Amino acid sequence: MSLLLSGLNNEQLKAVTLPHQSALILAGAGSGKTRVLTTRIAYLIQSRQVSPHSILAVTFTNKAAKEMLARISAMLPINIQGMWVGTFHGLCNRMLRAHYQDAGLPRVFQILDSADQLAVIKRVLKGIGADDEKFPPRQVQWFINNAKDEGLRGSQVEVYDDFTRKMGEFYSAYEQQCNKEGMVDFAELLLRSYELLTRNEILQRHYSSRFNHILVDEFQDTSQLQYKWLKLLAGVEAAVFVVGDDDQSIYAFRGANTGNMKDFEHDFHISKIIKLEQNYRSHGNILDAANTLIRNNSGRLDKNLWTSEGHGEPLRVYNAQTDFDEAAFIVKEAKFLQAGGVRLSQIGLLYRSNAQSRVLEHALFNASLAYRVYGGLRFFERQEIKHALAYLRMIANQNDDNALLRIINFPARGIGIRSLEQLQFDAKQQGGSLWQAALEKYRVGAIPIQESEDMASVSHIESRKADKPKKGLNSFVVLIESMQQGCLELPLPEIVDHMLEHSGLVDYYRAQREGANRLENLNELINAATSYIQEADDGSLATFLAHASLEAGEHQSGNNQDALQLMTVHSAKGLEFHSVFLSGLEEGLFPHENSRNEVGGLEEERRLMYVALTRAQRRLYLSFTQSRMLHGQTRYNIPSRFLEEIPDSLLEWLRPVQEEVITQQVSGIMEQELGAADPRSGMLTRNSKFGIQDRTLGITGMEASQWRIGQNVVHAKFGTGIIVNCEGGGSDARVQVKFSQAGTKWLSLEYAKLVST
DNA sequence: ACTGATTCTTTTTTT
DNA sequence: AAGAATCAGT
Repeated sequence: MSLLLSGLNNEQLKAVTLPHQSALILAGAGSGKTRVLTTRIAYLIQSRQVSPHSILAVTFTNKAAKEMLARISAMLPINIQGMWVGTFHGLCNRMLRAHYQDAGLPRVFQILDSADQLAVIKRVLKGIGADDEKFPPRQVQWFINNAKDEGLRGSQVEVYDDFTRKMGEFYSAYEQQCNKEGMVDFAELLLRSYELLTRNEILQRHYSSRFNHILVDEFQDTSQLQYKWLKLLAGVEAAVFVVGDDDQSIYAFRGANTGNMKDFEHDFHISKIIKLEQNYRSHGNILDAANTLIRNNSGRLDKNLWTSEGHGEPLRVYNAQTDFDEAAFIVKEAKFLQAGGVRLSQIGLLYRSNAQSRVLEHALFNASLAYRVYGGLRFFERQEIKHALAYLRMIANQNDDNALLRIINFPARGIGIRSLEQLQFDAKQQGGSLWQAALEKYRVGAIPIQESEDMASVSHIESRKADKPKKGLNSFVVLIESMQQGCLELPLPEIVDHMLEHSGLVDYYRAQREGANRLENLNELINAATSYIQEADDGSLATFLAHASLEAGEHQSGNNQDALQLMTVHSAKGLEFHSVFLSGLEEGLFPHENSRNEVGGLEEERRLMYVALTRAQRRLYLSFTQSRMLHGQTRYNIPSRFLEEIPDSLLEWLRPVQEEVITQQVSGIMEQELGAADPRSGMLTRNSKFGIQDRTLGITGMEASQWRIGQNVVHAKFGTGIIVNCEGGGSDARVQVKFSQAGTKWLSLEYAKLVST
């Protein structure tokens, strides 16, 4: 017991050993909140004799859930089977599987990921002849998910104009389609589960009396519906222990509601909030930067992080010419870090949006530095995997129209749009699924009616095996049925194997020129199935499919080798690295331009920046570029406002050696030579505490011209800006400047007194 | 019905 | 830039 609690500071100890009551723990970044949460659970079990069976813990990601379980088992030599630990979605899924009948779902309901959901919506919209110019499927999807997050059904959507009326209709039609096919999207998992508990008092009482202790991680990211779900589960007796940090709320776009923290205080009669403010992660300068930045937000709960460690190094800022230049810089620095003894897995490379990873990956690949990308295109979202999963879904549930549509003609078996339209028409007529319609057709076409009636007990497949068709609808029916038969008694990995061989997917990708990688992934799917049955207590096909949808990102074909960690800032939440590169600190990118139009958008971006900064333990690089390829065209950006919100005294500006002139040169107006070197330039890195070799690099090259595209300038009247275009030469030379405040203007170089920065 | 080519669209963050 | 959707030719 004392071993369990040793090393905790006062506040942590207080939180861990709280009596049976609800509590709100305000825990800053790096203040040991996961430790508090896991120790609390271990403490409850060990010292308070609480049964694991009556504990429910909600985490934000599957990764966090796994880590929590691992940590608890490390602390306690007991069986933690009965404990419910998972994400909101995972736990709702678990509940719905257990009570599928009460929830009005088929036994093998299918979980739709966002892409699947979009496909269904497109299908539904087409089916009712909606104008997809006026109602883009994406927007409909957004509308439906928002409504669900608010706990509303299609019929309950508030209608105040034609548009919302239409949207409500689409939602209802989509709802109907999902019910027909036994499909459940992410938001539906929560809503169904919530409705189940509201409508079924017996179940609600059962669960609320079972779970005496409910613990919630990342509470600031819970949505309204999730909070309501928690309240139902808690009932009146449970002690609800929530841990959160309002400054790290970065999921408002998904319905996260920081207001839940205030509501919680009130609803659960919290008398005193426990604050964890001592940071054990980062050196002082990093913390100071984060603290100063986040102070620009309004309406925060009061909290200030501090550390007993020293200031450490200043934050290193690098102004790159292009995104390639930025990537090259990062590669170079990462190599130095590695040479200095920092493991690659201890280096985080963060960016605002997934699209930014590509240039970085390219540079890392060429430098043969091992790296691992998290997020982005996830394993279970790759097309070959999606195809394979669709076959598996057909095996599990033939009424899954979505799956059928995906594979009915892949690999090609001669079923074109005509046959498909006919099939869809038939299905509509019969009021059944596409599969049922196909089966009907097959029966009628392939076997005389009397015969099929006579042989009702014998599978018609068996009777027709001799002249098995190789093309067309019938071949598909035969294929799926034979797969089902063939998989009946097989363990999961062999089902996958069987399916891969017989579906023709393997042959298809083997024949493709670029198919090697996809083949590898398909093979990896067998491995995923193998490791799944080892971990899960129910290794059935249906649960595996649910796992694939819910944990799309968890499975990576890469192994555990030491590698640089690439990810978005969002996915970096909760992680820490010895050194962090935060790239793309440019206006429009970070803060993202889309955040401009959203209420509270900028503050959410700032919190995101706060999360990014606080990932670093010892060293932090901040970089931005003057020009960047985005969506196929070069864009010129000015540095992020967030850089200016960090005190200059904490920053050290780096200037690179110009190894080659990468800059675009402006014809005719490059007479002026660069003057004295920037006083802040010079050493690229300096000697550091963790043994990085000292290396001093001077400026060896000069920039070709002071005035070039991408150049940062200051104008006496318009302020700071960046050159985005130029024309003419000599005394006619003019440049177009995008000012941070004054907009974009053409200026004559002869008259406008521009100063370069 | 399939294929290859061309045009069009998309671009924040995630369970 | 990369994918999806559409189109023309086989």
